[in-house]
Amino acid sequence: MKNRIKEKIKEALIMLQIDLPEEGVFVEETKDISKGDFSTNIAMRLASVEKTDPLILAERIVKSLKKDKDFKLIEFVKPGFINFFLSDTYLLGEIEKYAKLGADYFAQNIQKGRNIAIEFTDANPFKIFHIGHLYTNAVGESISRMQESLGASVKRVTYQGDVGLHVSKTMWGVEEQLKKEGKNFSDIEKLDLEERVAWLGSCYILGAEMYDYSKESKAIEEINEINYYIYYLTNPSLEKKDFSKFEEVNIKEKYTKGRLWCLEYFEKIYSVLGTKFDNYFFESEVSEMGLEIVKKNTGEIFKKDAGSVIYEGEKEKGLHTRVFINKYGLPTYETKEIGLALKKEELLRSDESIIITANEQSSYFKVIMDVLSKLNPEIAYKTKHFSHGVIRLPNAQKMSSRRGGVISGEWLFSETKRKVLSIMSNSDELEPELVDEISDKIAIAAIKYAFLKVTIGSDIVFDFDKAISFDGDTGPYIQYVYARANSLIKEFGTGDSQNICLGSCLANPFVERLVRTLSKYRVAMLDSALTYSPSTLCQYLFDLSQSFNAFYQNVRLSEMSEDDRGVYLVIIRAVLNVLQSGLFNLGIPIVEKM
RNA sequence: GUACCUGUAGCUCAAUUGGAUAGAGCAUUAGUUUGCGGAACUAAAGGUUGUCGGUUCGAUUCCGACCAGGUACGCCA
Repeated sequence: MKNRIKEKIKEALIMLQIDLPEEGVFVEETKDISKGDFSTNIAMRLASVEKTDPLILAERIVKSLKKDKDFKLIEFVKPGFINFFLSDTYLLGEIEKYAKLGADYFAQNIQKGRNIAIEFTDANPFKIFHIGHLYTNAVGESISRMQESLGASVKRVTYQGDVGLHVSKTMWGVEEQLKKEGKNFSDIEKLDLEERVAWLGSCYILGAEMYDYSKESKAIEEINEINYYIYYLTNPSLEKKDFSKFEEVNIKEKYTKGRLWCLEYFEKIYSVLGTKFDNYFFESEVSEMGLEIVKKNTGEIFKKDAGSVIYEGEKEKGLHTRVFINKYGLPTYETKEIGLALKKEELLRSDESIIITANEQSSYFKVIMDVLSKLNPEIAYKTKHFSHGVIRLPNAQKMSSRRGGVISGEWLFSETKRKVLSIMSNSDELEPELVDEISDKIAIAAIKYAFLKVTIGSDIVFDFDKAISFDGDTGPYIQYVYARANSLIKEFGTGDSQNICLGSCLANPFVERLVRTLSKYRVAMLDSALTYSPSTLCQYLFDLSQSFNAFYQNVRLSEMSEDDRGVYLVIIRAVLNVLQSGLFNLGIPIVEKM
């Protein structure tokens, strides 16, 4: 429709013998329905060139527009805007397609045939899965789904740090903790999965405490040795040393088992969140590849410096100098990241590669991209790094997994679910066997929506009580609308046989508002997907939900004739289809009842 | 110190990328129900968009300076 309006304007300008500006005609959806469905500022932009009053020019353009039955009004107004109002017939016809075609009509095959790899979540085994991971997961899953709904073929990728200092700190902590508790590793193995993972987390904190805060030199030395040993296990090119003291206590076995526990635990979380990854990459698998290419290019791109290998970023481009191979000959995060990029290319050969992380890493990623553009320009060209803000607590402290003080994803979920259950218990009588499933879905909606409604990039101040409240602009509010609309259809039927175009229902302002909002879904969805911003879609769905609730409160289906009701049922069907599609694209589950 | 990000109502966030009277939610206040699901609806009140200047028909948006906060800056990830 936007393009049609653009064409119409262009025709009018030709008739008026006015050159159209280089940038073309801008047509936008209006934010306020009193100003029509679309508007253009073309008259104001041309006024200075044409040296006339914008309002007069707007009038001349409007008068030169060809007649079009799909608009009921085209007006020119105050400073010089031209507003387009869609006709009732057009709007209702659109709603009928929403109702009857649903998902088929929402699919917009703009990205058809395009392969996109999207990397997100990136949780590290041996470290806590905190609410930051929950956030990245929500963003990544939503962006993935939106790209898919545009027709792209998406590979969901996650990259997990199973080697590195955090691992050796944990393994060091494991030995200490076992001694302290007077237990054997086999005692730990008997615990539940959650307990085992939590136990490993406490070992990490112990190791990190010694390494980073107490800075006890013996512990530091041991942890560094363990680190080398674990790297050695997966990197055959590293020089062998005397590992007998680690072999005696079987660190390899403990590491292997612990790693698997964490992965199994993560998998449980992903399944609750509704993410299914296609590819899992591990630092242990990419480090060899990274080391190889960095070594090969040392002297050219990289530089030896005090026993390590570094990359000197150009200051003018605002790039930092970073260490790629440390003085022990081990690859750092940087080198592994390069290895990862190459490995991804080898396996996936995607047209576009998106990486989603917190924005603490953005200056680091600039360096990586710079290095990559020298090593392999093609990969660098198609790789995009999106960064989102961090989750902050209200007292403005950053969460650190080293010192505790982090909120785990699991804790947030169970607390939210508890609150959901307390609200559910004082309302309707739902079948008990459904309560658990439904409360899961509502909790997920509350959490994900709280994260997704904020523009990606700015920090989220995480106020627990607000995040899990269900009033107003929240996930459960939108789910509630779905459940309400669903119960109307259950009560009165689907209205399938109805020809909606017979209706004159738009005279009612509540209906008009609902229908106009409804008709904007495809545009909102496209906008949200193309700008990779789920928040746009959140706002749209909330707006739609408000329109629906107002409609619901003011239009009573039970008090009208069969024919009139039929028209409304088509509209309600359309609302259901949009909510279903929209929530799906956010990665938020729907519920039939709640 | 250097670079990047942020600053909008009491709080949490929007604002279609330079457009119309800066919009929502929460909290506050006043209403709505013998009624299809009240996790609801209708209103009111709340603003010098951090400050000062500049660019133009028009600035929350662009430019400059300053103020405040955050993040990153060679062997963590």
